[in-house]
Amino acid sequence: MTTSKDRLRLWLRLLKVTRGIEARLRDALRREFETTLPRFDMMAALSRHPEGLKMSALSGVLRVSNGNVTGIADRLTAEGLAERVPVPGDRRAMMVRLTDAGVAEFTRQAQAHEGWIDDMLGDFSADEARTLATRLMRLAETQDKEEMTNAL
Amino acid sequence: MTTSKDRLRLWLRLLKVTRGIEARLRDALRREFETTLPRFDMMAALSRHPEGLKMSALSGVLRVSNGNVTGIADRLTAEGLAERVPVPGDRRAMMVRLTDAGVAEFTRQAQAHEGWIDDMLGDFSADEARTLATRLMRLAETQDKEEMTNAL
DNA sequence: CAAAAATATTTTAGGCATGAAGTAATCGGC
DNA sequence: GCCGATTACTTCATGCCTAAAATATTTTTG
Repeated sequence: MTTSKDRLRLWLRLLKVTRGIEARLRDALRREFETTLPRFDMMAALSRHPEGLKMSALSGVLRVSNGNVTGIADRLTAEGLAERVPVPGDRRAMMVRLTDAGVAEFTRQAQAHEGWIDDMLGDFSADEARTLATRLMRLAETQDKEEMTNAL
Repeated sequence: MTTSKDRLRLWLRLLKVTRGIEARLRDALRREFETTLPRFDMMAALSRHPEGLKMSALSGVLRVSNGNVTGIADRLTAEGLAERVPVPGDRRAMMVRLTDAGVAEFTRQAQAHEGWIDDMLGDFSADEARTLATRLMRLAETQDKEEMTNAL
């Protein structure tokens, strides 16, 4: 009967926990590496694509707006961690990729990041973590499906 | 052995799901009510305290910075949804509370909000929602405890 | 092929977020 | 009763974020 209240409560908890972890990550990234979560996310995406990603692809992967990607890429580039490379055959497009310095820096950051997460989610056993991750994936898939439907 | 990888994966899923739902909420709030998630959050907090909240209390409840609260309260006030009331006996402090119009508007928004969440979390049964919410609460408590420790 | 449509990116305007600095009022100890 | 410390709030500088407009370059189409 009051299922919707239970779901609402679940959502509020989900939000609280996620925001809490995000806030701690932000702090740690700032303290230890003088960087931010958006920069880290972009570098993570780029590190999974050593050949580079087009701006629009990056926008899609990170699920943030085009304009936003421009700004973050600008800052990473200014710091020498990423670079823009023209795409042969399409003068509109730009590839972004990590520089060697960017790869080195991200390697350090990613290692620390994994440790922090491990600490913060410490009271989930490996099993529990896997089960919950699977459950959440199912939810994410439902979401994506609806998104697709809406886009028609 | 690779428990940390499982936890990392759990975190990435948690983040993806939460951000996805947040993005949809943002859209819906914008489309249906010309408002934003931060405004909604503040109104929700105020609606739980009809007598009003001091700026600093609001900052604590919403877990955002003082300066941030100032801006959002400014905008709600400009729209006639909230008002600042001086605190008798302390000329530094200000109470913020919903106006009648604010209460009426929030009532409509909250109802829609509950419906959206119910849709988005539709594939959790009431039971499943309760179980997961409980599990997340335990995690949130551990977090708060650590925060306390760090503050010493 | 030229005009129109589509694509890739940047720019712009406005809101949200932080930490730090600034302003004003209150409190505590003497 | 005064003065330094604390408290409450706002302002500032900077970055993140979005949607929408602008720019530049393909691609499509009549």
